[in-house]
Amino acid sequence: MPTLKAVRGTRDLLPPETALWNRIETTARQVFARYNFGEIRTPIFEDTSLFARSVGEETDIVSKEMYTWEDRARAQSEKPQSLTLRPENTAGVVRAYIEHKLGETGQLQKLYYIGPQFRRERPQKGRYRQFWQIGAEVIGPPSAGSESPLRDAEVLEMLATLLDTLGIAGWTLELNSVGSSADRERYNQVLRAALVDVAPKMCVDCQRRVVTNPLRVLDCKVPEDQPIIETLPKIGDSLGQDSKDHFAQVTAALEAAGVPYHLNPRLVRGLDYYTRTTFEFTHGGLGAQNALLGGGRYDGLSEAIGGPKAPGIGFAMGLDRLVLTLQAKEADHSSASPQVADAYIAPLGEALNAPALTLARELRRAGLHIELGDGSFRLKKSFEAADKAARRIVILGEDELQSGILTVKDFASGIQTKVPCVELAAHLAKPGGA
RNA sequence: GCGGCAGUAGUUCAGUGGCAGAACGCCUGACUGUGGCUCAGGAUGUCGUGGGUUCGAUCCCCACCCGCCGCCCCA
Repeated sequence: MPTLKAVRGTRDLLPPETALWNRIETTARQVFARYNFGEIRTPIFEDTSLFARSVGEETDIVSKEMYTWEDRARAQSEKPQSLTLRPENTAGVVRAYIEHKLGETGQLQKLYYIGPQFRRERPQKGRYRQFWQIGAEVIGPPSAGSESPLRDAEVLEMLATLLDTLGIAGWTLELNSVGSSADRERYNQVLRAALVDVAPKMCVDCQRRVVTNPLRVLDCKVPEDQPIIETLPKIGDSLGQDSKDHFAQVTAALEAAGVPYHLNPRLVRGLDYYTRTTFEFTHGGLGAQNALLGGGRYDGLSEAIGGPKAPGIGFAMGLDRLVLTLQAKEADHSSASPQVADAYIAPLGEALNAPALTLARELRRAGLHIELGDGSFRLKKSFEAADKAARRIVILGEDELQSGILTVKDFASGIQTKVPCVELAAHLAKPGGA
């Protein structure tokens, strides 16, 4: 039997790397709390139709990237249910919002999530089939202010603060408005009409996009096509007055708060539910996967899946990509240092194993990080093991057991001291070097 | 899904159609209750998997798997 390995596009996260993951998650939770967001946890799989109706039947995500299967029918008379591993989390959050009638509270719901998502794409660095997203949604009835441009600006300001707090330097906020669904429909027609004449002069990918998804032409990176793209109508010109005013208030609030942004009229996003404000935070050094996070408004999403009017705005950040960015930054001063315990307890002889466990129990209950050795080790081996795992070694031999006075050696200073058992916890709680 | 590059020890990587290598790391001892430094010795392994060519394949060929780069798309 061939050895089993993690399936394509999935991976194990091991210590010490997981410490960085935890740091990022903890920071995110702290920042979200300051903005009064609460955590929501939705199921990892949902009814397939939830994603078809929200993300969009024609999107790449739904049409070719989902892990979908038929759940066994419970009875002969029942039809099997089509289930799907979530490819994103906004749909699940909005489904929960509707299901639990959160709109009936009359309050704005501010919810964040952290969890794995699944898309069957070709793996690459920064792109996995099981990947992690940290996201948040602000959603509620219009009477709660859910459509206010202030909410958009607040979310963007929060993201800028979160990235800064994490220590991610050099991010760029790409901002655009794709208008209401009516605006977008109008623009699609205008764009299609304009492309009829110029498309034959463009790259083969663009010629295909003209048919499949004209908005995507704007995203083309082929240098020869750029002059042509410049001549195409801008989505901003197709926006209704309401959309224009809304967007103007978002940018005005960002400027007032001092959040730098870059207007990008070509920013188009691949999920059908986005309306009006859309954005990405990008970062160089991620290669082709340069988007750290993306998001936008989804004013019609709730209705699309059978709920009440509940405009909202949200984002999803790629946790895997945050980790990559921070690892690249911290590469020179080895962020991957293994964790180091306060002390290593070295029992001398197997008869000391049980007393050593008791001592470790007391110290751990006092809040210390303790590594417990083994009495079968020779002292030299205990020292070697201790030096790798801890800042100090506590020697527990027959002498120490009889006298109740333990031998403690600090590795950084090389100083060895005798410490009475009752004072040991306090002694070890002090920083190293003494 | 398409195009390209790669896969050898725990890790980073050399290498060759004829016995599988280095560095670091690991283990043992010198040193029986004192680590790091030093010295002596030792083990690293299905050479990604399966076929083919060949007297003989880790090396050449094919397929597959996995990773990486670009495209597509996205976080």
